[in-house]
Amino acid sequence: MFDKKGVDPKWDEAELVPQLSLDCVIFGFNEGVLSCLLLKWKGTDEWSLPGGVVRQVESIDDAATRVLKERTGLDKIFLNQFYAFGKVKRYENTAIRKKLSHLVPEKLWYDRAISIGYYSLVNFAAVSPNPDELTEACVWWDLKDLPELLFDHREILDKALHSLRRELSFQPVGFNLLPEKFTMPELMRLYEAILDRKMDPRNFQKKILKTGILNRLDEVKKGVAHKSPFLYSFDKDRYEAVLNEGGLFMQ
Amino acid sequence: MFDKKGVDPKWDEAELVPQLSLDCVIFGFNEGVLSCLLLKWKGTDEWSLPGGVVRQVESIDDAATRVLKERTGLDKIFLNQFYAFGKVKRYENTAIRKKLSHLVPEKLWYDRAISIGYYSLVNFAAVSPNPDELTEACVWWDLKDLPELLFDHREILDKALHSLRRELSFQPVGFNLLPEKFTMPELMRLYEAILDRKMDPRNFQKKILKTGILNRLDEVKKGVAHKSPFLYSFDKDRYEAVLNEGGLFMQ
DNA sequence: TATCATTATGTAATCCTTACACATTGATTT
DNA sequence: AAATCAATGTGTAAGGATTACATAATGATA
Repeated sequence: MFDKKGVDPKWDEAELVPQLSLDCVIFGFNEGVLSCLLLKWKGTDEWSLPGGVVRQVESIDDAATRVLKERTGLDKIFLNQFYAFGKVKRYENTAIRKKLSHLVPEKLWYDRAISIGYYSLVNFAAVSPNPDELTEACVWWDLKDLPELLFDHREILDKALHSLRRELSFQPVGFNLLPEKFTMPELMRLYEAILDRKMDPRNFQKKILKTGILNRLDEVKKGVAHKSPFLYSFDKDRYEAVLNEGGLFMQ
Repeated sequence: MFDKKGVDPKWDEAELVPQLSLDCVIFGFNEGVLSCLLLKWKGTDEWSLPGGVVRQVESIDDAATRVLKERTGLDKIFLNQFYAFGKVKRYENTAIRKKLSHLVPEKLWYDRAISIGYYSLVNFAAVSPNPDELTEACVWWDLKDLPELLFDHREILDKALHSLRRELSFQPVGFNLLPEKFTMPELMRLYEAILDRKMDPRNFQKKILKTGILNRLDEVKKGVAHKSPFLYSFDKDRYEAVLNEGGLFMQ
């Protein structure tokens, strides 16, 4: 979006791939609510997706991994490239530059940048959100109640969600959003949140168990009101095997 | 892949987005065979995908459309962005530079380029393939019998095919590969070629007709040996309506 | 006129999906 | 201590979709 030269002195312009940026849609799930991490720009009420630039010595995947690590503290997380945004004018330049003029000097803006979109699925409880040098807050926002976003970030977010929904039809990516042990209702609520529709618990359980990628543990979740639910874990080996045989589907 | 400055004098370096290229996998279908267009580099036996660079004044989609137009003569064709390739070293530089040294001066190579991959589906019969200024031939290659490809183009091609197969599960994109009027066996052979497996003609017909996106015409294909097959056309309006209602699936 | 390759078509069995309701649990309230 | 409450766990029947499978019709060619 802009040239980091001068903003962060450890990065010389020559070390960066020019006119290329990336934006990350970081999804988290907690108490039945699907959220994503957004950054609040210093001294404004403006919000945007976490993003970054690509260094000459790192792949775009590595750059996305680095941004994720910087914002969430996590590495080894699920990360998926979903689209490259390459319109000539991806947002109304002058109004946004004016809003952010106290943070980004006019001469540091690129006239144009291509942005690679990544989405990430993270275990909500494991994240400690960190703003970057231009922002004062990094917080979870319920996808059902998002603020206006800067640039074309709303479009990017919508496309990420669309890609996630589609991906969920082919692969059980949702497991990245849950702790290691989870209950069947938790998993179902996750699917409900991502796909934005109600499901039937009996049918959901039948379908997801039939894939064979879950292990029911000899434990129940204690300390909850009401009947104690069984705990399950995701069987990664079994999943790999199933994927190679042609895949799982969950519409 | 390389800086066009000096190669094509009508493009000044400053007019191009630096270190960004795009590669196009152009699929065609003819007589039961799925093919793609490849370029043969002048004075070599080296083949690559058609590609290009992005001008500062055009979107990446426009750049891809332009490349398609230049190679096939077609516009208004189906074009789908499927992935951005962004490793630091996307191919073994020195060997390839040596092979192409008579065409591309050493100093014009970028050390690194990010490439956006597009695939396109075109009506085989409508295409007149044209090589570019660095290549001497632009020809259809059967996907079952491809030559070695330069750079990381084999990986790009494989990923394009994978994306196409997945897309075919959600949308009847295959119609872009056929003439306006086509027979049911032609359509089935297309699906067989893309998905690389045999299908049953009775079941295929049932399934594809149930989507409601085909019109059976009051015509049969004449002049063919054997029983004259009915002609069908693709109902674009009906297709749009069905898509908005949640889609078609064809596994 | 016979041959041949190709097209067009229906039915039964199986599998998958959907719809649907109630007993159990364990914390909380009275 | 008992009653309440909200959430969990579970099975079956109907309908829909998928699969498997074989033969008659056609029209060019030999």
